[in-house]
Amino acid sequence: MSQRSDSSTPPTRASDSHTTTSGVARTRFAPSPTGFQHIGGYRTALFSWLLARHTGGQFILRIEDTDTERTVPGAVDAIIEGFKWLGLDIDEGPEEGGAYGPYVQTQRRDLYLRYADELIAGGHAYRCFCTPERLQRVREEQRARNEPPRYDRHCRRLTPAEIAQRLNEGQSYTVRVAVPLTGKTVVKDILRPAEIVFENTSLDDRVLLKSNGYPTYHLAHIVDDHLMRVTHVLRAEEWIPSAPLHIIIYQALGWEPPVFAHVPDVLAAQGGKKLSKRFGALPLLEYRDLGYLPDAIVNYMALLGWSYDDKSNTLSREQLIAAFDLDRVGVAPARYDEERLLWFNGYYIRQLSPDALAERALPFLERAEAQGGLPDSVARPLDRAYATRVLLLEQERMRTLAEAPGMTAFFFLTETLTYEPQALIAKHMTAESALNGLRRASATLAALPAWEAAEMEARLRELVTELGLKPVQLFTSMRVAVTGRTVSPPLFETMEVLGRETSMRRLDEGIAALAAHAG
RNA sequence: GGCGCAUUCGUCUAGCGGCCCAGGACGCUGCCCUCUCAAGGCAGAGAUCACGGGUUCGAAUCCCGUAUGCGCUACCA
Repeated sequence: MSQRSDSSTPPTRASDSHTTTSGVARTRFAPSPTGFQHIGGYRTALFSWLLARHTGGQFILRIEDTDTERTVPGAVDAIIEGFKWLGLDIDEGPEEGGAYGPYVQTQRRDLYLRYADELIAGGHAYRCFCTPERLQRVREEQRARNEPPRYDRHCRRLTPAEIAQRLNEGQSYTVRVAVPLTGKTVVKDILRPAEIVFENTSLDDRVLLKSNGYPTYHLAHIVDDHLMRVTHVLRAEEWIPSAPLHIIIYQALGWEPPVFAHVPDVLAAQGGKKLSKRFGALPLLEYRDLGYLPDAIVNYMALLGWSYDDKSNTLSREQLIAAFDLDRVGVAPARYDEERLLWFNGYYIRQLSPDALAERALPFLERAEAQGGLPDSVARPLDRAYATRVLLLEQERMRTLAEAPGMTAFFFLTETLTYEPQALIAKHMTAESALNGLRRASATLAALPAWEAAEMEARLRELVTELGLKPVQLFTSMRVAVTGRTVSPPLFETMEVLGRETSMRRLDEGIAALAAHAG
């Protein structure tokens, strides 16, 4: 494995975990339960999971719910359900527990308080008694002067006596990090060759502990990642600007930072914006209802920003785990492309065994008509053996499971099909010749001893020759009569599955419809 | 405004100084197969490697600048 060996190798570390794949990686996905997670979020989670699995490490799920105002009930369950559906197993998390729990931040308050105190004691943080009103006023003034809006560090200059007095008065306060006033902070991102250097003077004394006693992301994730022994932090690139702040806090606490990998955004299909709830993103679980397969989603997501080589396209989960390497994660944003996802989905549907196909598609057939299922006139539950044979005929034509009902309805309908008479007449045929062809075909099939596709085809092709037609002419008329559609799986296999009785009845109904039309 | 990240076919990408007048995949076009539609096979169109300067015998690959896009700029994450 290639290593990023250059002068930017971080300070001393016992192991060489700053290289991409040597060593066991403990990774985490740390969403905040403020809404649904979409492909973009799960793509980052997938990379983390893949890295953990590739190195034989652990994958942790941690819920960052410190913004209690924005927490949405049910969001955690949905996030976890998404992981289950995708088949990304979690080693430590709210449901699994683990040696470094709890894995929900609101249950770890005392920890953050303790480290906030430690930072204050060390002079790396300070209490800020400023009111929201003052802060806003300061920002507005700065903006008016065309200055970057930053906290003016008013409370950083408070004397011990002043602080004691305000504390005594019971004034509420936040805790802010005391960013070094000079120097630079270097952020190392393993995905990017160059160090990212920030002037400390450009940094803000961000709030670490809110006045309600909950930590902000900046404090909480650092405490957690360190205590949970996380080795690699994969997160969205929007975190790069605050990364120097995090480095400063790690240093203040005397902790070795983990390896950072800021992964590129996934962009919405339309416009150049980041995929988000507002721009083109669907909740992941929505894809389940739309008939997508987890394997397809995983394969598709893996290739958004990561690649294996110059030709591999479809990779199984096992191959993904074996091949995944941070070295091959790119840095340019990738656009969400539904056509490509659809292709992957069709591919994975085609790979399904008959049993697996039935297992996955049956729920789509059986759900209510209003939900996209088969017409309500079709009795549920479906005969599984019959449904499986039907599904097999349409398998290579489906791009999503949700397409199954529309494609297979004619296999299940018991009522008489409605025909577009004109459709029963193939190209370069007249109503008379079409009618004659159908009648002869009906008679030929009626005389068949066994209802078997190969036999039907042999006899019917003889008939085609005898009538001086082209196969497409007779078979098109028959297809419309038997299926009610101009597009269907191969005619003879379709009739075989449909059965003698139904096939013959529809043929006759088609003949009747055409006869009525021809007058 | 400030700070930061990014920039190869429409899209996802390969490429880490000569193998590239740039390879693969999706999509698109045509042909083959063929009872329709798919699937499959084959072929093709499609990228002045954002632009401009360098460095080098040689640059998509290294350096600098410009442009454009995106992100951050909350007691949200």
